[in-house]
Amino acid sequence: MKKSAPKPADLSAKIAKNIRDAIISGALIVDERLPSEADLSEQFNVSRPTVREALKRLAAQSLIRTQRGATGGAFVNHISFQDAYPQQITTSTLLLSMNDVSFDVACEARYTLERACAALSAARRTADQLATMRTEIFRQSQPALSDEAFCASDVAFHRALVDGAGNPVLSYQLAGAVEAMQPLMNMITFTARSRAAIIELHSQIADALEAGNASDVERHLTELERYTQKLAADVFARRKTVKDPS
Amino acid sequence: MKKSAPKPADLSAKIAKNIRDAIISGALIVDERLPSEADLSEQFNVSRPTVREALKRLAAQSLIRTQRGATGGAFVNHISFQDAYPQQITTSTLLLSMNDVSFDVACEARYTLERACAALSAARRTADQLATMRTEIFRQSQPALSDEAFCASDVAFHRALVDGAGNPVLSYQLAGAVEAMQPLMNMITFTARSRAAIIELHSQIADALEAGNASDVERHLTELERYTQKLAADVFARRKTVKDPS
DNA sequence: TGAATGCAAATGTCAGACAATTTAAGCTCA
DNA sequence: TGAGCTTAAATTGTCTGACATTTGCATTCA
Repeated sequence: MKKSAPKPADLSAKIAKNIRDAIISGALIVDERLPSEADLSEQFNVSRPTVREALKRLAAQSLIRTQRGATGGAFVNHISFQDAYPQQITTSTLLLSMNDVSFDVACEARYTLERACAALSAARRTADQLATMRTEIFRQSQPALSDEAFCASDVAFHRALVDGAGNPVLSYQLAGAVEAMQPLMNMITFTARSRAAIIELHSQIADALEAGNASDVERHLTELERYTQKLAADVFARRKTVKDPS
Repeated sequence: MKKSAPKPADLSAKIAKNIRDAIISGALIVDERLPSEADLSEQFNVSRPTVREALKRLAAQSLIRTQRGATGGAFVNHISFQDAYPQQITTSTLLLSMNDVSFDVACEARYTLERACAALSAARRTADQLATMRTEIFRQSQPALSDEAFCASDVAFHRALVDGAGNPVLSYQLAGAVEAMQPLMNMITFTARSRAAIIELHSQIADALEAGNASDVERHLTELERYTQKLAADVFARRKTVKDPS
């Protein structure tokens, strides 16, 4: 049986796959130096530019880093969760914007994942993470804050909540869901009234976390989800009215 | 204030960032054709190989695709969730293997996220997804199955569960967590006895999903998590004994 | 000893050429 | 006219060779 799409891959793609597999399988370990571009071009029987294109592909995925100079070369990268965040967020954001994901679906995913962290976070959040949440709540209460800054602070609040679960794998997976929502959230105009309601819910969430009350955290998160969806629905309804004034 | 590491980026990295930003900001829309490599090298005042390295970087992130021929060129890619899975999984797998994430932490993240899907999946799973789960359960009951194949079937079962939530954003985020666990799971040797226990739990989960009983799904998932961690703990204890026979 | 210098190795960049592929226009012939 | 073939043009893929730049190390000289 043929594969569905056995495209005759470019040489640089083949070489990149070859090296990538070696890294994933563990044949090449972290900080190990790859052969020089000249050596690789000999090994794979291709020219140096082709090898370079392959290496750039891997560099784009943060699988390798390159260094110039006598002892330079390409080295297998140690990928930290910190390093992987931006790429995860970029991809998630593009996925949302390119796939006609409705606000409600994205919102549901985000709050479903956040609620999953509630119990862990209630049990484990550090004093520092709680302080971060309180700080963000205070920032949100400043009337001079722009809508974008309000959204950014909202994201910071929720990331502190997620980080409170003390599980880096969870934090990483959720970073995509939380941050990717920001462009969608930025479409909402936050009135003084709606800001007050959100801040109130944030405070209740922080209080419940401080008290270690997981079910209260989940409950308030659900209320926040409903309120956010209501705000979004209002925005879309108003837009439709303006665009299509029957 | 200086940035922490304002590395003098390579030209190809700069050009890639330039084009990437244009795509993310929406200046370049899906399926739009980029200028030819020759045009780009003129615009950016660099040579063609340099432009090509930049384009390969973008291709590695699935941001563009290239096509040869008269009407060919580089086109902005439509990134589907399907396309993004492999990269998400590769990155997640590497993150786990390179960051000394313990089995328990990864396992906790995975089952926490899966439990989050339980309620939605109990309400929305299609008959098709339920059938997939039953099929995988049957496959798992074949004694001739290798440990690797058993793990792969386990992953397929859990992905069907997650997909049952009917939220593509959730499915995408969880794919990383579920699939990235597989190399860790492969370290476990599944005895006939442990296989039976897992299959029993899988059946209970499928039954609860069929009945639309969310809390039962969550409960059985928690049992499965505990059992998995116990199996892993046994493996590690045995290894330690062999390695370090005091 | 220690600092300056030069060398060697490696990546970064450039220029030009040819190969391969694909489309579309043009041409031939029934 | 219309179908089929041929050719040309555009574009990416690859190669060759060269030079620039950066960096570590050995060497040399005060």
